[in-house]
Amino acid sequence: MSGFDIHRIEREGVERWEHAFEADPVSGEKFYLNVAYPYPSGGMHVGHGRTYIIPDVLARFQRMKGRQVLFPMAFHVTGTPVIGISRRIAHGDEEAIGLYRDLYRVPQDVLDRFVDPMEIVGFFSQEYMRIMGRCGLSIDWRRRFTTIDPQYSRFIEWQYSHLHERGYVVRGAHPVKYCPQCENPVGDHDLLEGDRAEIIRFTLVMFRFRDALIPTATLRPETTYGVTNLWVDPGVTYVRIRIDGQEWIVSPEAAEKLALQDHEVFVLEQIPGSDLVDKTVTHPLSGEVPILPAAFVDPDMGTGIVMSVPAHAPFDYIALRDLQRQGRYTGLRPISLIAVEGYGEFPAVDAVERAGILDQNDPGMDALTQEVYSAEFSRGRLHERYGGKTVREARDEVAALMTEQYGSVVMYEFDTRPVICRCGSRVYLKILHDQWFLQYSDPLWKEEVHRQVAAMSLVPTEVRAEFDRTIDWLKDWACTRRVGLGTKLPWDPAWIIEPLSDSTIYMAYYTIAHRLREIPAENLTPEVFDYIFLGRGEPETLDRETLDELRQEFTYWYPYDYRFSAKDLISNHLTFQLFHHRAIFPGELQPGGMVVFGMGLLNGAKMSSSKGNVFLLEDALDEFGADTVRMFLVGSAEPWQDFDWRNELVSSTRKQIERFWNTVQEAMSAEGGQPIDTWLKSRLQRRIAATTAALEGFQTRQALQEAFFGIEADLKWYRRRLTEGSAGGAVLWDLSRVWIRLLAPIIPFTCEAAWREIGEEGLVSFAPWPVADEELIEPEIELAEDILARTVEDIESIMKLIQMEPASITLFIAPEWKRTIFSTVAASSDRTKVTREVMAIEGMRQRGREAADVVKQITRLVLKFPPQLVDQLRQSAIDEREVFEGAREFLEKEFGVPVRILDAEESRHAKASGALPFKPAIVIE
RNA sequence: GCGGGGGUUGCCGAGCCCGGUCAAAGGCGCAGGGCUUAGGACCCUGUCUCACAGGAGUUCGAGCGUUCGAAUCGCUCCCCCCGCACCA
Repeated sequence: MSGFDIHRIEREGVERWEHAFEADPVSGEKFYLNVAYPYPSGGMHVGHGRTYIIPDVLARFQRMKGRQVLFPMAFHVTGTPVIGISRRIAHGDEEAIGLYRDLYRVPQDVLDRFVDPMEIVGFFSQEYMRIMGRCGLSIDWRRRFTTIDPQYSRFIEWQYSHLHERGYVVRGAHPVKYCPQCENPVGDHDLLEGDRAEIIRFTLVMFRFRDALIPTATLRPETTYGVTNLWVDPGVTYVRIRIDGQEWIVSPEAAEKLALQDHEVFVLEQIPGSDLVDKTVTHPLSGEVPILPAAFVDPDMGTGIVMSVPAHAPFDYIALRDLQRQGRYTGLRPISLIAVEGYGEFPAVDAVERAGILDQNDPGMDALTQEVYSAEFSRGRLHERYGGKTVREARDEVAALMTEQYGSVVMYEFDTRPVICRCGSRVYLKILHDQWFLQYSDPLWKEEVHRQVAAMSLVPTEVRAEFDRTIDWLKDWACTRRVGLGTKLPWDPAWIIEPLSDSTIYMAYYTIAHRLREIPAENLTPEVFDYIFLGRGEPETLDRETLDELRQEFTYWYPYDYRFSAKDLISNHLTFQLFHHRAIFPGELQPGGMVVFGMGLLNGAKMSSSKGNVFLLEDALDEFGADTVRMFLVGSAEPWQDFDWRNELVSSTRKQIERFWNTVQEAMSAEGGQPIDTWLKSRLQRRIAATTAALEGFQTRQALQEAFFGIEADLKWYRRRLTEGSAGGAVLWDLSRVWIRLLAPIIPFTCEAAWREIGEEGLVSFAPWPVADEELIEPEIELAEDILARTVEDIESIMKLIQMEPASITLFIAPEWKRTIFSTVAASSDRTKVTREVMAIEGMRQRGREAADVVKQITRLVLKFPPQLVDQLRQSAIDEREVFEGAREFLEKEFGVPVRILDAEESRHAKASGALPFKPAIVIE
């Protein structure tokens, strides 16, 4: 008998498993599962732990079911994050250094080398491997790679050549957030402020002003028909610029922005806003209109000059009203062009007057503007003389007309401000040229992916709607970058393939990764990959034998069965990979299924490395042990639910594992037989079946409930039912052999040790999964125990109530005719008419009132019992008296007093008449 | 705003899809008892309210409704969380 030494057990497990899970093709059935690989730029926390442990539990389960299981892992190192981190560390950024030194506890000498980004990924990928090993992950590490390995780059080049050939990669221009200080596009995570800012596309409506143009930015080009004037701020100094061969008048801020948006801009001269006031401009859709002064005009928004549609824009109306109240421009009248339900001829006028707005500085103006705009957009319609279309339709049409005929161009702006880069500089919008896009907008491609999603197994099923929605919503994706680590675009090497785009079909790469490592990258030509993955061509850089082996291994594993990932990747990665699989691989190699995980919380708050709200996985392993961590992560929630890590809950998990270990130890000395053994065996078969079903459905938490807590509960009743002095029969030994295997996927270290402890050969990790034996299921015996347990509960609750020292217990068994009523009630479909049904039975009527009362009581009893139990009771021939007689000794032991079993009808005791079938009357004296 | 998911007894979290096993699993916390030199270990009991005979009453975000019967079905409302792009 050995003590439970968790450290020794874990050490031994890691050693014994070192090469155990290296999986090569065999003749049997395979199961290939994979997980979104990590980006090793920081420490692993318990949230990461769960992401890999749950798939591992399922991998281990499938392996014990006899399948050849492939569970690989690699490291994603492409992109810019580590470059940024190393730069910050090199610059002595205290925040970054603190994070790595204090939170992740990187040794100083290693930290010093972090000025090189490769050192960061090198260090952390080793750490990840080591910690994943400590977690007991059954990974085939031979297949590990990083996304900047030269062989992997050849693979990505092959993939992109195909995408390019098939027209899925196209060239275009693209607006991005851009920092002029860093001279780089910036992502949301690079921003100090404004990370929620969205890019808005404005149409510039070009008004002619003498020999120049005055562009005004609008989101509602269709309202140009209703323009009555322009607004300028007389206090602002505007500039005249030469731009793309024309001359425009705009604010200086606008000139700067336009210069980044695909225009060549030269500032010619300055023009005070006051000089523009009272001049006139013209536009084909509005005719000649004056320029008026207004204070609300923001030179940093759009072009700094605004077109005015007082009939439909509250700001325009109020500014006009302010002027007219001073007796100026009283001749100007709003021009109505949109009819919208709930408003009169001039919606903006109605809204402003209704809301009682005082002037253009009123704080309610923004909300009011929103109200009018959205009412017009959703329900508005242009008047007949302007075409009669809905606003929704007219907007795009007029915008197109403007661009084609009236010289309009597009200008981009952020919807919120300020937007500030980490470097402190203001962020602008820049049009990037010659950008390469993955054409996810292609309707045929989308359609194919929709069909794929429909054919896949998705867990949980609710995510299907989210996938379909993502497919519809995806637009073209800019798939190349100027900076960062990654593979160069094969036909345009000035670009690097972006990190999300180089990680879409690497699950195929795993199948041969360990073999490719031995082949010089230059030999991995596109022809080689064509041969391996598509089975065609005659490559010359590799010998035929190797090629055939590679092809065989690929086709053995592929397609993968399940991919696991957290749910935040649905809207990009998980959907992208489906697009790419459709584009590259034939129908029979498409993904089989996906399991989408919930998020991790720490003490109820969202886990986040950047906020320091994390619990490091290694600390958890040190403090609680690997199996405890595994069991907690598996047991706290189903995979797709959010889970919450709380230390105090974790420590109780540890005690549970020790309890299991002790039970197994004790069972080794069990011998002989006990009457209750059959019951335990029967229950065990049900636990096996339930655990198996739960794991087949990816319900790891449910599986643990059955396999651990369920069996424990059974054992508790079993021990209670043992005869005095017995520690249990040899059945406990059988139970241990099953129990260890049922828990092996979840707490493999403990189970591996226990398996050896009980004298079994080989690794439990490869032991056959238990199968429920129908022959051992004894419904009648389970039923009898059920009735007994209910009666014990009844006795206990009475004893508690009466608070007296009992001298004896008498059970009265209900007579046969009540059993007849029970069957009738149980079988009845309409319980409101059951009394009539019973009274129709021969002999019932003369029992009169008593029978009617009993029907009422039994109906209540039937409703209270589980429906399944009722069915069983109705159909079984169980002899109640025998059940209780058989348990008399047990009852006497339990309650420490003599127990009598009597027939109710043979007693005159007042309580005896209350006996019901399967619920004897109880008298305690 | 758009899309997805939720609100259950002190807390976490089952159950709701397939209405009666539900006062509602399990865990944590708390209380009492046992064991013990001691215990942050282990075991037992209790933990909505009332009740000295196995019972009754009020609960499952709020409010209506369907039904003999609703945490579970329908409608309305309130609140919370997640994703929304060039980024891992």
